[in-house]
Amino acid sequence: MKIFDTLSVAEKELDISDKVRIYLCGVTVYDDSHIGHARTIIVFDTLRRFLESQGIKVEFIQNFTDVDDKIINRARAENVSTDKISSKYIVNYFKEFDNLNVRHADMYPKATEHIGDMINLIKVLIEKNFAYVSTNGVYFSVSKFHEYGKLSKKKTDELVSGARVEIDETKNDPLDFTLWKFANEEPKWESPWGPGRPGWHIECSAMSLKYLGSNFEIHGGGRDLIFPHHENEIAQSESYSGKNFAKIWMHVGMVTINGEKMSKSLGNTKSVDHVLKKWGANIIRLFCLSGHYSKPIDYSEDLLREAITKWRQVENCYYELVLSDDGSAATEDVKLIEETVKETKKEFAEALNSDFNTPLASSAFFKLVKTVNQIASSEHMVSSLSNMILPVFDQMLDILGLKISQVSPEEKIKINELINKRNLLRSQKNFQGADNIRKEISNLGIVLIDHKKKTLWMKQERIVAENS
RNA sequence: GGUGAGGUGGCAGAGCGGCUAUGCGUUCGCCUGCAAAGCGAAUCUAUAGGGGUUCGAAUCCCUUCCUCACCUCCA
Repeated sequence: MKIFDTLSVAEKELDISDKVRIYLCGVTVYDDSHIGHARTIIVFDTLRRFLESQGIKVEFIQNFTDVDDKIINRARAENVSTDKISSKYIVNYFKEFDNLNVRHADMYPKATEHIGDMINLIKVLIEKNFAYVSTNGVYFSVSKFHEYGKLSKKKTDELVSGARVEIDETKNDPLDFTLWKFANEEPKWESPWGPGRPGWHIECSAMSLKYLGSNFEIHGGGRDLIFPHHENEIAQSESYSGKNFAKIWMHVGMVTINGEKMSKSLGNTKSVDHVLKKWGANIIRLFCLSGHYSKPIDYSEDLLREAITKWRQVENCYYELVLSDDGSAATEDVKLIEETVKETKKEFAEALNSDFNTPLASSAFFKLVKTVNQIASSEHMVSSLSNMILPVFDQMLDILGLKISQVSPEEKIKINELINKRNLLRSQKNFQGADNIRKEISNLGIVLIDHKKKTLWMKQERIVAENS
């Protein structure tokens, strides 16, 4: 599989000789997550699902930043402990992302549980003369790391002249960044240099080095983390280990709204909670995967509505497959299906293997859906065909992280009873009665499909936004 | 100002030297008792502008214009 690497500015072959180790920069738990966070996490969740579907072992780690000025500010504003804030938003995180059908990472390390690792790392950096102690804290000396800027393609002298760098008298160089910040108020930890708390960047270096080693396969995050966060991580980690850090740097594009980046500071966010209630996980996932991961994607209700239309086709397809009658198929249909299944599988995998092209992969998937619906519409769908399709269909659905609404066995019995009753009324030309039953069934979330020879049903996911 | 990514039909979105995906939308039709869902057909004669290179360019080169992101915390 090839993935575009931000560092080398080229597609790079993913090393799958052993397991694929992935470190994803997670969220800072000080507020609700929004769909921008969701996109990045969904992309990596889908990547992980795809790799595993290919029989590749994946070790996937995603951190929580649970010590940070934003958390502290929030805690002060609400007059509670920082711990209370971070644990609240971690609980929320899992609630929301479980609902988004995001599989759990192998580990969710927290910054506060790795203070010792960070201190050790900083110690080595000081010993190696890459860091120094000042009156405010411990700083990384950017000028000592000669490759600084290699990820973000920034020149250090240009960075200095860029006026936005904070002037701080206690630093040797304006570009130097904090490894350890002295503090006398909570949250604080003891360190060889004095009580305080870690800087943001050192967290991810410490945790990724600890769990994935000094040279792992993929380090990911949103594009906005390239500078300074990932640049600084590289400086710290490579100065510490003397080795190259991540083999591939994979960055996910921003979610925009009206063409503008969605962010807390601009106040134009759509929270995961909100979009989940309104659109549901399947629509959100389809939306997030509808564009190439590296490009920005614009949040719009029209596009989400389009995703609903597609999702309805998938549901239709699924129930046509699952409820097909026994029977043997015409040889031409068998041939067509054999061919389509083979092609779809190939196209799907090829698209994802080529820099994780999810829009291309999903178009392959929708071609399969279309073919199934074509055959179903000509009343040729039988179990011998659907049995050929279902395994592939299910697998692709699973890779995309989509889930079809199911019905219980009891509901199934009830649905079939009602259908039989309705068909009897129809044969008696009691259409009023038949329509009443149809209404009753639709209240169960079931839509009827009248074919020539039989009546099929499908469970439709309830999507709040659809009727508004 | 610097750096990076882009500008493809009404919209979304692939393709990245020759065969112009795919989906949504719109219109009409089929199916139906009527619907719904689905299917079919039609429609849109798309590659930001201008130069080149080439037998041939959306795809390569030059140039102009425009958009976004990063350069401060940010997924």
